Amino acid sequence: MEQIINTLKKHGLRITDMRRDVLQCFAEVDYALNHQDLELKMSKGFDRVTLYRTIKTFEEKGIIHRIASETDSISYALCKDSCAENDHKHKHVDDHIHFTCHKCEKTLCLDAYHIPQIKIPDGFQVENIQLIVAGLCNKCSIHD
Amino acid sequence: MEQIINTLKKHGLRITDMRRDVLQCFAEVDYALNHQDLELKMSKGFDRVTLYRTIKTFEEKGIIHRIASETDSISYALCKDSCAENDHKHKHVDDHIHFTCHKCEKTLCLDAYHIPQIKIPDGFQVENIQLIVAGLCNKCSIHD
DNA sequence: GTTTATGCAAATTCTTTGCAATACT
DNA sequence: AGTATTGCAAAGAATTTGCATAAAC
Repeated sequence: MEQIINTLKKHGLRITDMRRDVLQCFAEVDYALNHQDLELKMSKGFDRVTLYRTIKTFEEKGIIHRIASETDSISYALCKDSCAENDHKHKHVDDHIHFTCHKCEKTLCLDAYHIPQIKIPDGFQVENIQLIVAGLCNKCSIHD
Repeated sequence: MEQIINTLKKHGLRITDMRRDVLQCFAEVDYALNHQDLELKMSKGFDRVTLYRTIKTFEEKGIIHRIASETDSISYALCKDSCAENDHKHKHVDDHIHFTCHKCEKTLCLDAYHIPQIKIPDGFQVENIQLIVAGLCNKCSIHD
């Protein structure tokens, strides 16, 4: 909670219920959440539009980052400190691998597993790399 | 054209205008197309609903594969033969890198560039890997 | 002649915008 | 007090479903 307020302050955002709740949602889980996941986790009575705006703000400030996945459109996860340095024109740098489970449908950040060096054709400029592995996560692969 | 008809036949699909047109669109470009791209490329007068169904069918049959990207939702590209072997329960296997350009916003299949070997934590089962590099493509990086 | 695919209407769901009321600092 | 954020209404897109018609085999 202390943590959450600090995060907001650090990025120059006012402390509001919605923002606290959303950050709380992310703090409670170890996987990425999409818009719908957040709606379901939120205490009911919240406003959908505000949620859209909150997500957008967090993304712009570098508090959360997008994770693309083939299955469920776009989901989000908290950024590590290393990536949230720059308030204006935040450019997210992900160096870890994401894993999407086909069974529980959760997307995890494998923070300890880094994206290897890769080759790209001449003339291409790399700004950002995403590596998404899909399959069965450690929990789901047991019952298989 | 011959090619297109063969593709449809090979997957047990009837030859229709819509299907021919959609495959034609993919054949004409060397980058991935999303739903909206296809709408714009299609000869006008087509039906949006049928396009949804066509994309879905092609995906199920393994004629096209999804490419996730943070920016534009989901796009599609033609599968190589190697990946379209299995009609029922098609499981797409991509071994090449995808590149999304931030300027022209196109997503390319870098067929000649393969995803390197990666490490995953114990207990996770890998079924599929996507590596998406974003930045400036060879054409757009020139004017920069 | 059968079966599959299409086109249309309509229902749902998702996302964005504008603006007045409210809450934060 | 001054500014940022919210909540609501409403508009605009995107996506899905059902069903009768038309096209493919």
